[in-house]
Amino acid sequence: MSNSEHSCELDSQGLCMHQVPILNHLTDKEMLEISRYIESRHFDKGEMIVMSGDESLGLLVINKGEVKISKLSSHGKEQILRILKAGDFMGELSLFHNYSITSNAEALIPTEVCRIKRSDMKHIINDFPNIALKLLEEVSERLETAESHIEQLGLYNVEQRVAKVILQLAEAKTNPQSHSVALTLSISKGNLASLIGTTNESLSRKLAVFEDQGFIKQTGQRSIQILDKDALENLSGI
Amino acid sequence: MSNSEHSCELDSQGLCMHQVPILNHLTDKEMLEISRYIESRHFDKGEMIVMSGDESLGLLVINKGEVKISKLSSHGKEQILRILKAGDFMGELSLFHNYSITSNAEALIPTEVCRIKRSDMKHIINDFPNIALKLLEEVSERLETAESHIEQLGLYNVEQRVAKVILQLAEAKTNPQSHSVALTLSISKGNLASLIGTTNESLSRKLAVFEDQGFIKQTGQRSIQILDKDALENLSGI
DNA sequence: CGATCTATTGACTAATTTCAACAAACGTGG
DNA sequence: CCACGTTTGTTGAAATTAGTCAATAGATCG
Repeated sequence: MSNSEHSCELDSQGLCMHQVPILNHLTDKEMLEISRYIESRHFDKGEMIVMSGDESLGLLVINKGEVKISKLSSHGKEQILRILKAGDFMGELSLFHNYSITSNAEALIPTEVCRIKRSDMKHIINDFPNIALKLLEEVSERLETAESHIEQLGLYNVEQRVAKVILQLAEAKTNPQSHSVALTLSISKGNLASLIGTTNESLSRKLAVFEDQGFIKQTGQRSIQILDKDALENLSGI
Repeated sequence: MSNSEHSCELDSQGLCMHQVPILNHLTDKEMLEISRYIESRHFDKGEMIVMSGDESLGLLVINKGEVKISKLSSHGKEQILRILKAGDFMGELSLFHNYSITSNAEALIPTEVCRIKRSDMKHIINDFPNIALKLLEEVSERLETAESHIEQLGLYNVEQRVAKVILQLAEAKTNPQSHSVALTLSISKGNLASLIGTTNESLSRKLAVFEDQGFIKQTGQRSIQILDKDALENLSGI
């Protein structure tokens, strides 16, 4: 429990807000004005930032690190909703209602979180109405992503979802002409399984099948090389 | 194809915007100013309002009727994302990008849709910044619903999802002390199955099991009486 | 009243999970 | 830097769950 609370002063790159898309379109002067509302907190790997059932803390913006947002069933099975990286936020609903948090947020690596209290956020939006638009853009995009997650879970089987998620992870670093892309998982295979709504065992088996068929090559625990992108695309249900 | 286009004039209850939560906090004068941007269109039952791949049309607000938003797999399986009722909207992403629509929208009953073009919407938000906040509230709530949909699909089996969805449908009309609630499905059982990510047959079987066990009683095609709410809650994975 | 759409049921098959045992990789402290 | 304990990942066999196909029944609508 080594997290410490302090106001959001200059960090190594200047104001922490520079990392935050919903705020970094402001002028330095405006940022300075807002910065007094923000407090920052550190979480070690494995620490829970919030848990389902907690009182809402306001808007939480990831300044640095990586955060797993998930739901747990009563039998302990986990469904990951998304992985937050620097600049992402959570708790937008706290702007409108006093509600209890419905998901768990866990730091996957050492993480800095900026917090803006509900009442302060209202002032900020009042002074800078463009922030509401930025929030709307982000939330709309997350909704689009969430709906595509529903699509994946509802329409495709495990094999198709595994193929799809590998392709998505590779997408960022894909070089169009090459069919061979190496990717390093930023989360464990266990977490990857939970993201696509299956078990470790099923994921492991499907990856083994893909490897047998020559579609991928696995090295160590977290490195996957895509050898036949077309084959995976066909499987994933184009 | 009997849909006709006309500007959003007075309908039976006055300006169509009165039905629309994102707009109905405005004064009559403000509404009048906005109304010139809005055009309204009618769709018969079964007509497609938009289809995946279409160019975005701007913000579409349901004025009257019911709309099914869904995704289709390449093999024709359907996943319903949500059912829109009067006051709900779609196409919020069109405020930010020129994008192609990623879902299908079909009128389930005769439906009136108001359309505000992307560029006009930008003017409107500029003149009435509170609309951005209203949109943000709505989209944030939809995201919450979408994430709970992901949870259902990822963590619970068909039996649990069936129990849960019946309880949800009943919730609106639940009378706390009575354990017996009658509900009438506003969608077909086929659509209900597609909403919870299963097949007609599996839904039908699970409902039959619940009926055998005395948890529910089905009458006709669309009426379900809940006889033992507790039993369903236990099943659904509290 | 008949045609069409919607729902149910049975038998079978396929997909996925579960449980259990094992193996590999990781990181911590000596 | 190595050894050991812990975590993470893999594999097999069995059990369960859900989906498919096909036939039938029931509603609904013009």
